[in-house]
This record gives sequence, C-alpha cells and structure tokens, in this order.
Amino acid sequence: MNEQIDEKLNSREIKPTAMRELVLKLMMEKLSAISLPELEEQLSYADKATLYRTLKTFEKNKLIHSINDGNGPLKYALCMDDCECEPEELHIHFSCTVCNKTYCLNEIPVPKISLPKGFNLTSVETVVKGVCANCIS
Amino acid sequence: MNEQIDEKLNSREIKPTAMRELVLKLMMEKLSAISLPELEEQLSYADKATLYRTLKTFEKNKLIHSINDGNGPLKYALCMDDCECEPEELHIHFSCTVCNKTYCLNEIPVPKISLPKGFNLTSVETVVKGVCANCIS
DNA sequence: GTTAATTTGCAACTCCGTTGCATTTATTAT
DNA sequence: ATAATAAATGCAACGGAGTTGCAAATTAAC
Repeated sequence: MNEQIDEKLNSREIKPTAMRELVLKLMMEKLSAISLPELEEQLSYADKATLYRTLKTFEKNKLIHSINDGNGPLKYALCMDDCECEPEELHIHFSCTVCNKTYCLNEIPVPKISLPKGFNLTSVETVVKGVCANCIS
Repeated sequence: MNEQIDEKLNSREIKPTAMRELVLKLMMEKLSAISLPELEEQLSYADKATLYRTLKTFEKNKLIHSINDGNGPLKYALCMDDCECEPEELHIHFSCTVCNKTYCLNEIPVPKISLPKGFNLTSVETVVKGVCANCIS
C-alpha cells in the first residue's frame, strides 16, 4: 500500500518524503475532506507549517483540491486520478450541516452557466448544504 | 433618499440608527459586494465591532446576504426587496479575478441539484469566477 | 424625568493562514 | 566518498478576519 501511495505521489511529480506519505495516506483513508487544523490534530507530532506546505504542494500538483464550504477552515480532498482540474472536470461539493463533514460528489458535475455578454468564465464552484445520509436517520 | 433608506430598514424591522443608515446607504451605492474590512476602510471613523454587528443584524433580517467567494474575507450584498432567501430565490455570484469585485447575478438562479438518495438539501451556493465586463476590454 | 432596553465603542482574544530563517535531509557534481 | 547545492522540515512569529465581554452612550418605554 505504501507503493500505491508513492505511485500516486510520483504520478504528480511530488517527491515522496515520509511526511508526504503520511499526509496522503491519511487523506486516502478519509471519505470526507480535511482541513489543515484537522490534519494538525490527527498528526499531532507534525509541524503546522510543514503540513501547510505539504497541502500547498499537493494542491499545486493537482493531487488534491481545496473546498471553500463557507464553514470554518478551508478543506482539502483528493483529486481523481488524471484529473487536471479543468472547468469541465469539476464536481460539486456537499457540506453536512449536522456532522460538518464535506464530501466530493464526484458523480455530479458542476452546472453549466451562461454568463451575460462580456463576461469571461474560468471556473464554477458549487457547494450544496444539507443533511447527509448518515445524519438523516 | 434618507426616507428610502429608513423605509428599507423598517421593512425588515431594523431600527434606523445613524450607523445603520450610513452602512445601508453605502451598500446601496455600491454595485459590488462589500466585506467587513472594506467597510471599515470606507467608514474609518466607525468601530469594527459595530460594523460587524450591523452586518450581522442586516443579514439576520434578510436585508443583505453573505457571499463566500473563496477569495479573502466574506462579502455582503443587498437582498432584493421582499426576498426571503429561500433556496428557489437564490441567485449565483460572480467573482472577477482581475478587479476582485464580486457581483450578484440576480437574473441567474442557482442551479437545481438532484442529490443522491438519503441526502437532504437546504441550500445551494454557486460562485463563478472569471473576468468581468469592465476588466475584459 | 426616570428606568429599562438597545446600540455603540474599546479592548482583547481566538483561529486560520502564512512567512522568515535556521536546521536537517536529500541530491548532484567533483 | 566528499564537498557543494538544493529541497524539505521545524520553530517562531506575525497578520488578518471574525468574534466576544463589558462599560458607556443612546434610544425607547413607563
């Protein structure tokens, strides 16, 4: 499984350090998006700045993407393999108002928007809020 | 015109203090959304906490709504008259990557999203990024 | 006018994100 | 293999946004 992790890092041209392997492993195990503060908590021995820079590196190289759910700190989730984060590849995100977890809805692409004349579109971000299947019971 | 402002405040059951009139006046003059830090800058004599609480009061009473454009501080814009901020009344927002201004696209409703079974939807937020008509020339 | 309730101003504080810099670790050249 | 170079990490500190407690001032109610 460490091979799988290193493979993932290599495929995005990120040098596989111990720290990076740890962070990626943790993110692969989680179903929901994770924030820097959460990461700090879960890898308590690790330094905040290092984790911060790790996330930034991952994001720059499109291994992960950031999600602004308007609810506390910025969250991060894994990109799909080979995703280049082009507008047509983007999906919507779901933020549960009960458990506060944020999920990628990879099956639901971001909506197509026709802007008024003279506007130039580069990206669309959609966050849906509500109660997730786990919390709705 | 002060009458118009007080009328707007009254219609949302907000007591018209001098501070609130000033903030509302400023927001009515602006075409783009405004953040707390910007408000502080433009009403330099006013206190941050007061402006903060003014915005919170306005928001609670649906005179304004907040916009999380993922680009710096939270921004606020006027609601349409009689808007109750129900999901079906919501519009999308546009954030210009050049001038950094954020606009309400009141004519473009938020997209309809069908969530997977078991999910309960309460709101949809869509932010479009790109270059606005002013900056595109 | 006096009392009660609301609003404002000031100070302080927390949290998140970010940076500078020294130290350590990895890579490359000799 | 060793020295020189580059990259990553750890520690400390900082700044901005958002928020709160509390006292003073303003407004509303009696």
